[in-house]
This record gives sequence, C-alpha cells and structure tokens, in this order.
Amino acid sequence: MFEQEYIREKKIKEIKLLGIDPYPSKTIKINYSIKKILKNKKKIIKNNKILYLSGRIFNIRNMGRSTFVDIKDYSEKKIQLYYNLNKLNKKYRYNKFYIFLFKKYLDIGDIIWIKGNLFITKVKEYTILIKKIILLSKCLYPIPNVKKKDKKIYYKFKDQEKRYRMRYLDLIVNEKSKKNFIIRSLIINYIRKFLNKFNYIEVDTPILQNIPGGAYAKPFITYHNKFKKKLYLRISNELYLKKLIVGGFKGVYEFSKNFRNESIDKIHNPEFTILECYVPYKNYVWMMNFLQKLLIYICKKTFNKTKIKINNINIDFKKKIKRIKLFNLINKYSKLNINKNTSINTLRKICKKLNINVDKKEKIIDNIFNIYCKNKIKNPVFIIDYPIYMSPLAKSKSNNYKITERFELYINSIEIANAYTELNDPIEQYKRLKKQNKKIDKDFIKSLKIGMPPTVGIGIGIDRLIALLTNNLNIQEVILFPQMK
RNA sequence: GACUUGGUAGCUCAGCUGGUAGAGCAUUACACUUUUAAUGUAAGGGUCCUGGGUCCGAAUCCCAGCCAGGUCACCA
Repeated sequence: MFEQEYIREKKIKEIKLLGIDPYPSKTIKINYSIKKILKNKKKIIKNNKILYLSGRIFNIRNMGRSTFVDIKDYSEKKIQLYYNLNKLNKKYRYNKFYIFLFKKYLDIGDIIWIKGNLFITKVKEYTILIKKIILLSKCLYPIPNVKKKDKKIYYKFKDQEKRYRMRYLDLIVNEKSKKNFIIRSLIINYIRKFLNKFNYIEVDTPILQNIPGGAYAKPFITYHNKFKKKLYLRISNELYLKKLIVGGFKGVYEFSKNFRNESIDKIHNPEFTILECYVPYKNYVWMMNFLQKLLIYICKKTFNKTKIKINNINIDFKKKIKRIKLFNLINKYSKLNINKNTSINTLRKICKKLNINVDKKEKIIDNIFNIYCKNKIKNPVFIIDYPIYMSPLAKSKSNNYKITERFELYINSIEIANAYTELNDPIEQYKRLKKQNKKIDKDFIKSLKIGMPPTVGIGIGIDRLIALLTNNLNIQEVILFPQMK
C-alpha cells in the first residue's frame, strides 16, 4: 500500500467515527441525469427545481469557504457543483462532516449523491448549489488525474498495459475508451436488428465440441470428468449452423465466441467474436450485396453517415465495393503470373525465391498474397474466385470445378469477412475433408446426406469490424478485457 | 517463435559520456467566498521491472530473465 491509499484509509476511519457509513446500502432518489440537467437547464432554473443526482467526483477546487467540484455520471456528462457552508440548510452548518467535507473527507474518485438547485455563476457556468450530500462510495485508490482545457487533455492515463489490465479505471478516466464500447454495443444491436428484419433466427450452438471443426486452427483443450473424454472449445460454429439449415430454418445467425490457441497481435485475441450467418436458397453473389447493405445500415444507424475516415483513408460504404479475382490481384501486384493451374513445383520455386517456408499449395498462395497484396488493399474489396484447395467447405463454380464461389472482404488491409456458397454435396464434402487428413465430423456429413438446400454462409469478424469503424488499429481497444499474460 | 522499442513517484514524463533521484498534476498543511488545467507558500512520497556481472561507485554499461508495445512468422 502506498502513501495515498494509506491516507484515504485513515479518512475512512475518521468518517466512521462521525457515524457515517462510507459504503451505505441505499436506494437513492435520482430525478435527473447530468445530461438531462444540461439539456433542460433554463427550465430548471426558471422553475427552481430541486435536483437529486449522483456521480463521481473528478475535480475539487477549494477556495477558502467555498468549493467547486466537478462530477460526472452515467450519462457521461460533467457538471460543476458549488459548495458553501453558509448556503447549506441550517441543520448541516455545524455538522463536522459538512464543515470539513471537501477539505478532509471527500476526494477525487468518490461517488456522492447530492440534493441541490441549479444556478449560474459569475462566469456563466451552470452550477448546482449543494444543499445536502451523501457519500455513496469512498474511493481508496487514487484515480489518474486527467485535466482538460479547450478540449485538450493533459495528464492522460495512457499506459496500454495498465489500461487493459485495469479496464475499469480506463473506462472512468478515458472518455474515448468508454465511447468505443458504447459503439460496440450499438453496432452489435444494429446487426441483430438488421438480421431480425429478415426473420433469421438467432441461435446458440455448443461451445464445447467433440471435434473442433469448421476451420483450421489450434484449439483449447479441456476435459469432461464424467464422460472421461477430451472436449474442445470451438474454433468455429460453422458446421453446427449448417446442420440447422438442414433442419429447415429460414436463416440462422449466431454471435459466436470462438477460441483459438494461437498468438496474440493487433487483430488476434485468443477469444474473439464472429458473427456467422447462414441463409438457404441464396449464393455468394447475393451475400456480397447483402453484406454491403448491412454495412450501410450499421453506419447510418450508428454514425448517421456512410462516409467514415479509417486510418486516414476516407471510405464510403455506399460506393459499390469492387470485386477482384484473387489471382488477378496477385498478378497485378507481384507480376508472378500464376493461376489456379500453376503447378506445385512452380510454386515451390517461387517460395524459395521469396524465402517462404511452407509446402502446402493453399499456404503458399496465402503467403504470396500477404507479401504482395495485403498491405496495398486499403479501400473495401471483395476478393473472389478462391481456388478449391484453399476452400474445403465451399462449393465449386458450376462452370469451373477448380474455383469456388467464395469471397473475402478486405478493408484497410484486414480480413473482415469470409463467405461462400456452402458445399452441400455430401460425397464431395467427405472427399475434400478426407484430403485434409483431419478428424472428420461424421455427423456433419450425415446431415448433408439428409439434404441441405443451396445455402450461403458468412463469418464477420466483429472485433475487427468494430475496431475498424471506431478507427482503432488494435482490437484490444474494443475488447473489454483482452487476454494478457 | 524471431527481431525491435520500452519498464523511473498514484498518473504523464525528464534524467547527457557512470558520481547522493527530478518536474508537472495528484497527495498533505496553510492562505483564499465565483473557480473551472483555479492560484500562492511549504511539506511528504521511489525495491529506478527482477537477478547477476563490471567498477571505488550503476537508473545509466554488460549478461540473463519477467511484462508490455510494434514489425514479422503462425492464425486453411
């Protein structure tokens, strides 16, 4: 415990000696949020309304007998309080607690309730004259002091590690941080609203899975004692949602927490949120349009506009998103001149030149794409025409077996969404999974045998999308408690 | 996993080629009855991330480790 903590604990003891509970159990009366007060300030003054409100103290300015205090409440607005012993109700004027209120007992960070009237100070600041005050919660750990003048912020709390580990402090002190999470909530709600308009139903599928399928990633492994068997935290919910389409829903979606036992960086957290949505009787072309409509809807509802500045690039989601074939993109930037038929030997030669250490065809292409193209894609692009060996769960084009009906949406060099017309031929699906040399979810194949209508499915990286739309370069800024060692 | 930058007071940071640890805000005390980054005066507050090494002497140089940021790899 350090000096300031010790001092505050001492204050608590003194407060208790005065018969005041520093953590009272109270249902308190609140008739105005600060936001509401500021909105109706003229009316409130005119009618001399009595205000009951509570909030956290952010600044105390002692001026001899009078004191100015700034508090902020859940409405994220600040208001100034004015405290003067002589202006209190008579019964409080000789009360020791009130006499030393802001000189001794109350600190920055404390949560208080007050009763008072609104007035205007000499410098024309709307201020509440304190009539009565109750301490609701004493703050024992000094909160970082942030000061503002002319919208400039001084003395920030900005150590990233501390902000993530003590997110509660970050939320109290950094307005921008809290705003990110409010926007996150809004966006998720608007996505839900949009999908519900089409009567797609929101579902929950198992997080604990017998076989971690639907993607290729290292899973977290756990164990069921009674069954005496290993279970896996899902890396994807894809196969389950397809089973539900087999079951006959008009469309299903899930905000899926997925878990991947891999490293952490700006766009990866071990647990992350993917919106998976599956719609029968549609294909990937339909989905491209659907996704763009969704993006426009989100932006309009959340930001009231479709033009957004992201990482210094102006993006207008209303503009039709370009569709570019994967190999065209690669050849445009790399001049390698490869295509779906390029032999593995040729690809290996390229690898040697580029110092790429992978052997599988799909990984080679992915690496080449990352090296030459990824950083160049800033504006939204649908990358289409992925080769079959990169897409084991996607349906081939009817006129070209080697190319699948798949697209990925890239914005600001980040993969935001991945979608394809689902492969619903059980025999073909089994063949492709077999090639992967992985344990096959036979129940998934069985469901396909029963018959899945032609279906399109999409996965949208929610954390990434929200980071993007809030102009954050790191998803940790939009994950409340990012994983840390 | 590789490379790289950083870790000093509650917060934000300074600390040069090694010589007793600094500032602003915050805290404490005093003054001040309309301030708003309040002001003035004074005071307290440090395992300089941890452990070794070099040296008469290390926050500073060297080695190892821990934690974090960034870049890359892995993430079909």
